[in-house]
Amino acid sequence: MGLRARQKADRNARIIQAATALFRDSGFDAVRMETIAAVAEVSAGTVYNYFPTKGDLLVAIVSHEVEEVLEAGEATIKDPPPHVIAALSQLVHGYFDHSLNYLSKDMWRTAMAMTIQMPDTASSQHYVALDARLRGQVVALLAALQARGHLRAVLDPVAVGAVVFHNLDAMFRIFVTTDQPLAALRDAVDAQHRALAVLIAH
Amino acid sequence: MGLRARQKADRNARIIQAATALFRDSGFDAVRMETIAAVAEVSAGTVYNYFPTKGDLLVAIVSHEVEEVLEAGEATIKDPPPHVIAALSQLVHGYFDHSLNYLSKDMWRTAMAMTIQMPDTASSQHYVALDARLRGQVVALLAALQARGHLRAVLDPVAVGAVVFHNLDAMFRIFVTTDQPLAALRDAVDAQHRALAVLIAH
DNA sequence: CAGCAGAATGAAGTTCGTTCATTTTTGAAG
DNA sequence: CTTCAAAAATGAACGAACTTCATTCTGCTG
Repeated sequence: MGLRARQKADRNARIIQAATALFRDSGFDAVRMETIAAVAEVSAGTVYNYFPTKGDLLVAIVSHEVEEVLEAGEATIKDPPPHVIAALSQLVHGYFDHSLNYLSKDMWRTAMAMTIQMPDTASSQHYVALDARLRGQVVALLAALQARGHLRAVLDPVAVGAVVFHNLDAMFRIFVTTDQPLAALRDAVDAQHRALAVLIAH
Repeated sequence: MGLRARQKADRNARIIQAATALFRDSGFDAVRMETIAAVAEVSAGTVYNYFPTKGDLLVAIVSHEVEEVLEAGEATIKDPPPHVIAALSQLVHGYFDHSLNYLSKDMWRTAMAMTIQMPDTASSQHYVALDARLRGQVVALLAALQARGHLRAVLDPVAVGAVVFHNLDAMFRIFVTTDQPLAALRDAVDAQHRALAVLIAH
């Protein structure tokens, strides 16, 4: 990798780092592109050579977080705990527990809002693709449990997995739009999964 | 009701009407408050005496639509078809089929984005309350079916109703963020409900 | 009829996100 | 080593429409 490519990667990383910290500490709207540029030690114009809009910059940051969570989920799918409740808990807690490590609720809200309002931008489509992969993990988990005889044979993993995932999505949206703590989200979702387990477990 | 109150109601109605038509025809962002005011035959400042922000005006319009749909749903809950699939279909089709009567997908997207990004505004909270009532209808429907022996006794209507509703929410969000037709949404949701019916029907 | 409170008016302000002409830097060729 | 084209960075200026608010008007009451 030549000098030019290395500097490019450096600048990209600095911009992401600066924006992440500023967004988290001050809130998305309160942060000006000038400030991000200054902290990243580049000019305002340069930020726009890397990210088309302020919103795309945020969505890129959030997408990065989702990618990390996806990777962590793979382990659970490969070797899930034998019971549905435990398996779903492990996967879902992996999702939720990392959600506020680098990001704030405000960042999640704003990113969600952007992907809904402007679904045709490249960054939104990327985010939606990641969402689909998360849904795929829930489906894969159910399928794996079913293959091992832990779920009823009549269960359709694709359909039920989608329903379960969409519920997680909604619960997380509620979580980031209220000041409820992470524990409340976990408990509420676990209770829902217990109610489902009665119906789908063998 | 005195003249003053009547004029107030008139102006409110004219603003809502004007904004609805303009938002639907030109898209939320493309419509200026000046234009709404002109069509409603009031001044720009007056619009702000009725709605705190442009976004609140939109959310008020969308909320009105949800209120209508809620009312229509009551009938289904009072006297649901005997089978889960038919009952859910009737309720849900009522929700979906009216969703584009007065509103556009763009309006739905923008309203959803606003309520997520600014959940503390009065209009967002009102919208969220309506959402909770919709969820309540799904729960009530399941409870009614269960009371009549059409659903398994072990089913928890509150938990499962919430899951089912959150899935509808997500499916509708996907609907308004893509160009898929209404029929595709209906078919997809019906398929999910068939997969659930196998698990929860008696 | 007088006077007041409530409501309408509409022109001006403000604030950043974004653009783009210009300058600087990089890397390869001669 | 010098040259030069392409790529990238710079930052000052722009723009656009939402919102504000001082002023004006109007309906109501005593």
